[in-house]
Amino acid sequence: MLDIRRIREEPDAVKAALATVGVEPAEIDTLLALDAERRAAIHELETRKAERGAASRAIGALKDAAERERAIATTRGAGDAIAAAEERVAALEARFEARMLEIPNLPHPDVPVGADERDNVVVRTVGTPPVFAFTPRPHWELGETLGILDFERGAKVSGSRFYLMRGVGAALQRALINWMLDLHVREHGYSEVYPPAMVRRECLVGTGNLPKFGDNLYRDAEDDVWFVPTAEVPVTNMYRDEIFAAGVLPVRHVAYTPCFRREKMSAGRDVRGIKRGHQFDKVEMVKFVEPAASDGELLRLLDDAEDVCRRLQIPHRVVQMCTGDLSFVAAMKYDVELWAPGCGEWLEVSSCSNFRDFQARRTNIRYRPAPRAKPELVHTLNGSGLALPRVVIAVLETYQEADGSVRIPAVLQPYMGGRAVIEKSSGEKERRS
RNA sequence: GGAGAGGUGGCCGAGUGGUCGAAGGCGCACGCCUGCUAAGCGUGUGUAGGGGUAACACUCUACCGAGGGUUCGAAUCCCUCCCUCUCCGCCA
Repeated sequence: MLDIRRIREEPDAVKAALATVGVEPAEIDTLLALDAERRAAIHELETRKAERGAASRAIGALKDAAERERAIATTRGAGDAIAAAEERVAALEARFEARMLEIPNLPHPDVPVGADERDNVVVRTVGTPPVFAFTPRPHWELGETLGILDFERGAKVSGSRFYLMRGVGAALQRALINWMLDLHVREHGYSEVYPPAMVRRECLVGTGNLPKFGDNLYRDAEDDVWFVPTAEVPVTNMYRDEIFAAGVLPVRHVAYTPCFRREKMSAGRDVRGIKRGHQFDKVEMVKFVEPAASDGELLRLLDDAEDVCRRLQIPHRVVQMCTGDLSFVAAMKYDVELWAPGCGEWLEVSSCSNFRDFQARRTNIRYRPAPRAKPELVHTLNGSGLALPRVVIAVLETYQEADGSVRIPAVLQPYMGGRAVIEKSSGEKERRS
């Protein structure tokens, strides 16, 4: 959510900035008109309440019963005007709030202006794609041959876009989770959190998934609890309505959760393999920082994500999103993409964003700049570190051998009981007849 | 799921219809005192939104888990919901 005061004070600058992310200037004019109407209504209501308050206090001081009765009788009508004013305020507040929640974040001034993903900027490419003496195979072939990915049974059990991981494949994923968590905790200064994977509605409003993007989410209708699309949601909302004491920021958390996404918008896209499922695992980094630190923290966050790629020794590149391709909540965003030689594409494995005070305003997360200073909104940031299935894809396709076996990256071997290779029949043992 | 008890300021805790944003205590901040430490004394100590000011001052409104209701007036009375705790049941 944007600061309404800022919109009031510099409407032209806000309109210009929002135009680059596709918001019509007229929308801001509508909002400002609504804001003026709302404030006038609030003023009216408060005036009425002040009058009634004074009258009521006077009644309290009256000793004479008859006088008292007379005063009560004359004040009796005041409630009607207040009720009418209250109704008006509530209606205007609701409309105002609804609009505010649907306005995207302002892009950071340093973000390149552009219309869509074609204007994104490749910031750097690290490492060289491996050269194979044979045609590298895509992970769905490798996975099925090795018996570690089972698409047929995944669909049987849960439907399309679900799969099973088996044997050493399942162990590989588990090793990645543990290794990445340890890396971020031990080397990058994060503290680990294991949050709920189901949250209340207001958490999703807080991070910006609602009200606009509800059709990408699963929920339990009976209790109105929602399955998280990312650990960002519970971890950010941990501190909802809280004020960090002076000196405790930055707070950096890393969390592993399963993530659930309906993927309605991507119907028909990426249907092969494990690139895009309704359920996937992810290790997520979330930061709460002082505003002056957030630009630098974004670069550190990005480097922490890239470090995972470097240590896996898989080539990656960093892409900066242009204004037109920023997410609803992000002021600045970098994607980290791993090279997958089998399917021949760069896979988005992390998205590192600085939200500045946008989520903090929605979740009411603040800090005190100094011990007795007024609370101010924190800046929040987050980034994947990394998204699991796509890392598994990159590992399988990068480390494959001509015979279809796959070597295990050195950093993961200690997490897999010293195993160095995934061979055929590492997963499925039993055969149907 | 059943029965019961609760949710008040950073914390503890009073407050059952009237000037209560809320006693008292702790904590904290500043000042005084003190040869050091401790103790002591004094003052102050919420958030948000309006009005007001050059800026202060000042002032209004809201907030005692949340939302409704009763009333001239609600932390206090009524209703609904949420959360916590205890016991029982059930389970991992």
